[in-house]
Amino acid sequence: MNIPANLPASTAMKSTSPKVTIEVVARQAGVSKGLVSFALNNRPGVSPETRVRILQVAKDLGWKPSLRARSLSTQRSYALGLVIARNPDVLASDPFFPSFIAGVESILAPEGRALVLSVVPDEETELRTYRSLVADGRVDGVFVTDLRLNDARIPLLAELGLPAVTLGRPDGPSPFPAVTVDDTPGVMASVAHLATLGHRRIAHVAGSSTLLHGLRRREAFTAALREAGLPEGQTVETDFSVAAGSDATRRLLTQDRPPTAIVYANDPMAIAGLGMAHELGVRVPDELSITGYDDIDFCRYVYPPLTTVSAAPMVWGRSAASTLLALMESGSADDVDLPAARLVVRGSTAPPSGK
Amino acid sequence: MNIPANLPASTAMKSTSPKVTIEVVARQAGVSKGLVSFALNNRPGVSPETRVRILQVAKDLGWKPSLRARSLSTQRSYALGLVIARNPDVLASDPFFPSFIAGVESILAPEGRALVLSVVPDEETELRTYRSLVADGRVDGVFVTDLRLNDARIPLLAELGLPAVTLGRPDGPSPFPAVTVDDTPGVMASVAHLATLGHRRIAHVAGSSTLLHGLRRREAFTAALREAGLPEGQTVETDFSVAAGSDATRRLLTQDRPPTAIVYANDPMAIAGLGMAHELGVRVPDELSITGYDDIDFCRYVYPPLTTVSAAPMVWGRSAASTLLALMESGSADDVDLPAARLVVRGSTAPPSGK
DNA sequence: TAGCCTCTCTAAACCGGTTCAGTTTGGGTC
DNA sequence: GACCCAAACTGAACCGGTTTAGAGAGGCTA
Repeated sequence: MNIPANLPASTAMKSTSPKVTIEVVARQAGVSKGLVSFALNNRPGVSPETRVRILQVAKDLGWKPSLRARSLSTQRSYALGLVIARNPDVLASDPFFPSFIAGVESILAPEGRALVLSVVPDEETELRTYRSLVADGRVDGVFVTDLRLNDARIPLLAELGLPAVTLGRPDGPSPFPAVTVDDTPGVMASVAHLATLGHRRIAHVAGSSTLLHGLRRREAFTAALREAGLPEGQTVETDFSVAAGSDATRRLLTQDRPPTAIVYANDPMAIAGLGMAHELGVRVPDELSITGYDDIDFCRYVYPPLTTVSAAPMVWGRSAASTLLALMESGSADDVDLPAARLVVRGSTAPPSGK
Repeated sequence: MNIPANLPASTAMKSTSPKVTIEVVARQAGVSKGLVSFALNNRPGVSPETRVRILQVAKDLGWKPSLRARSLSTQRSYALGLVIARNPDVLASDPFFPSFIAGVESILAPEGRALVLSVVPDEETELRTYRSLVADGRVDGVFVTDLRLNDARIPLLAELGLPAVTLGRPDGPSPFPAVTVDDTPGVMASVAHLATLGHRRIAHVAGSSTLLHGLRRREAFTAALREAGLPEGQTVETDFSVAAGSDATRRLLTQDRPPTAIVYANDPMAIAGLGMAHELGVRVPDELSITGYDDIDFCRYVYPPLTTVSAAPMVWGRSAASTLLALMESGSADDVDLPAARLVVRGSTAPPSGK
């Protein structure tokens, strides 16, 4: 009843790949662990020849330092975090994040950094999530998106000592670098475009004004009207969702003197508005002009194609990632101002009808 | 020129929060590190009273075991991975992932697990990414989405020994549990619905047939036509993108005898198709009926609202996450078949016009 | 030739947990 | 009272890196 006595043989077979650690490399190169570590992280104190020899041995053995071990001793995780607190509906219809993340990844991957993503239902959970990301040491830094008025995350992250980059400039003081795309010119251009076409009753379907970009776009809208010498326009505040965009549009169009043009704070709402106009028998662009914001893929393919403001979330992602890495590297990083989004004129805008 | 001699005092002030490790807890509770570890992971070999005392001390001291240290000794990361290889355009217009991820998170977060996300541009990078996630020990398991014909990821993950869950059943053998939503009934129902309305020339704008769900929907379409006793229908293969959906629609509608109904393999393409129909002056649903697949938020708000098949990516995410956790826990998990997606009839389908 | 400095390198501690071999304690059996 | 055994617990090794104090060797100065 002998258990195979030759078991060791099979074990021996595996001896081609016993885990190769820094210890093995050191022994093989005839030096100490510490020196291998020095050579790897090219720090001074290793003679050139020895350094070359160590690196060669490491390469020959196919050694990759263990991220886990390194994490424990350096107290860093080599990962960055993104916490998204959004109503699932809004999140789903807004292509901002997929593109933004693709941009972020394009920078992180070559650096061997990973992205830890959290999608949470509300702000309270959001703050808890940041705390636990830090407590667990899951990430070395985070992206702060969807800035809010008087954002509680700024002081929290400052308190936690977690490096961060904000997308856009917060309204209050912030110790973190901001990577910003100015919303104003795009909205201004939209309004100016409509004014030039001859519109005088222009309404705005705004996003949530607790969100800074919602607020900024709204302010830009108001300012643009003033600048164009037009009367104050109607503004309906929403939560940026498709459903809200649709409702707001119905509300605007079923009034006595409906607007001849509507400026939407994002594309999904504009597309929903387009649908609602159709439903109400209001022809676009003949009886109603519509502009969106973001230039999501759909814009080109709805009918009529949507005049909108072209943002570049992927570029934003790249820039934010670079900035965050720089911040962690050197302890400080400059604000970055990306080129403002530009108006793209398509078929959904035209001069107002005679009336 | 004395440097403040009372510096130690300020140090003393900080003594309220010197990092509390398992060592500190052990000393405070008057036991060894090992025993604290046992108590924490409630394993046998600790007397009830001692266990309670240890846990109490841990709580009083606010001790949270270090994820990093634990990772090093257990060789696990307590994180799961999701690698998405998609053309950025397709990714951006498809709300599947945001919803799916929200579902996944709702399971992972309470378990203290994190999600590591990678978005990569192509399949080659995708495979490399899986390898490096494993090499770095970033994740303990992964989700495999967008299954392809003869998917190279299955053997790779098997070889790497990384636990995985596939979304849908692969075409070849797979050692991994599959969480599946059957595409067939939804497509069948769409076709049956159109046939019942009286349509006889029904076309299909299919997704990429290298993607299993693209292929399955296409097969279901063909089978459904046969079952309804209708002649073979036209099928145009695309890459699931909005642009391709638009092109395919133009191709179909500008023929001599265009179809009276089009079944799209996903909603974004259907919405693009709707736009193209408008552009070509083809009235929907009077002259052309349209169905989509997924029931994304937009469907309800375009005009006419889109008849589509309602999938539930959030539920899928929850189920996939649970299955993956179970697999890692117990070493095996059963396949899960989620309720098939159901047809939702809205305004984009109607009996064909007289002609 | 002693003294000193610099450069290269080693040994050991450290990060903070888990795990396992082995010791102590107490109760039960004969 | 001797023996055995299980339960409770300890101490040390271990995971695989980084970091630091200090040892040795060699060159330069006086």
